[in-house]
Amino acid sequence: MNVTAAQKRLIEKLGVFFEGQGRTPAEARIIGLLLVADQLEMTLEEIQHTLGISKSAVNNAINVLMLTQQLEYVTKPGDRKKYYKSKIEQWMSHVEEHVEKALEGRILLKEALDQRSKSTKEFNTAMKDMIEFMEFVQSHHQEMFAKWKKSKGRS
Amino acid sequence: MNVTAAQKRLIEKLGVFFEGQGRTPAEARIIGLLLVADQLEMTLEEIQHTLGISKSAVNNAINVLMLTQQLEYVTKPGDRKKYYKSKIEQWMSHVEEHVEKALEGRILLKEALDQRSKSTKEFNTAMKDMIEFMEFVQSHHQEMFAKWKKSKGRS
DNA sequence: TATTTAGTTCTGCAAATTCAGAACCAAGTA
DNA sequence: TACTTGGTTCTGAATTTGCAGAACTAAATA
Repeated sequence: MNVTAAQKRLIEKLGVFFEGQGRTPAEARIIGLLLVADQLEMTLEEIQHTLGISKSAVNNAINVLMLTQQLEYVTKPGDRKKYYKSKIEQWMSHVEEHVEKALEGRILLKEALDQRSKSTKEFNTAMKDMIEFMEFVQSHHQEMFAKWKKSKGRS
Repeated sequence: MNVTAAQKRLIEKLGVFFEGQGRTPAEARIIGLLLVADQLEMTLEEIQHTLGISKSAVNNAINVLMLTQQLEYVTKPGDRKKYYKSKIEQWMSHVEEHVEKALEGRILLKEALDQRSKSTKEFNTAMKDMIEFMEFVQSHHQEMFAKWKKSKGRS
């Protein structure tokens, strides 16, 4: 057995969370597995049997996760298998993307505000305030990420 | 006609965006309509005909959006109709929730880290770094939101 | 050349989502 | 009391999603 019962429960919890982030159930559980399991690198077959999902589902999920930079694989000499592992260093950019996406609406909101009749003054002002705050949060955010990246680049 | 062709296009763009935020197509377009239209308050029937979706779909969507505090309605004396409008002042808390949700994974990641074998040192350190940064971003966010709320409370 | 192995692709089903349309209810109005 | 009106609820149909299972490919091995 690759993972304990407790680990399986945690994988499910992580699974539910990542589903909420827009991943499919299979993708979500694979991410969870590779965060929780002691074994950092696993083959398609190992993932399949540990999670109890089909080969095709694992294969599709893995490929999506590689396209989105959440997984990578390593190989071993004289071994055709691929050993998949979580690309954890890349994770920060996913968090970044997610926060970014939450704030991205400000662009469309601005477009909406720009075309509004000037007569609904109170409403327009409320909209403007919100857009400005979103811009403020957004720029702070960029700053924080930039700082973090720089500190990592040096250390 | 309640909205122009250009406004309809913008409503669709907003619709796609809000679908990405987890709303249904009908919900997403109603939010968009009430952000774009000059007329700030609209009845169920007006919404129905402007967007070209069924009464039941509008009704269901409206009720969901009221539960999630994105819409409210006002009434007029001697008029049974409800006039729905965007609860724009409440919008900031939605942005807040969204950002919060993006950062919420840190709690589960911490749980995952805590149960990891100590032997995968490098991986564990990378995980820890990320969790710490997410905590840092999170506290900054809270601070920013708190400040904004306070400034709005006063002004 | 036949067989095994790792991974990929295709087909179709099962579940979930979303909505239209119809029936319905409750509060007024004629 | 019957009719209208605003809103609600129910049912079923159309999509969409996600995956299992089988067929398949390509490389390595016997």
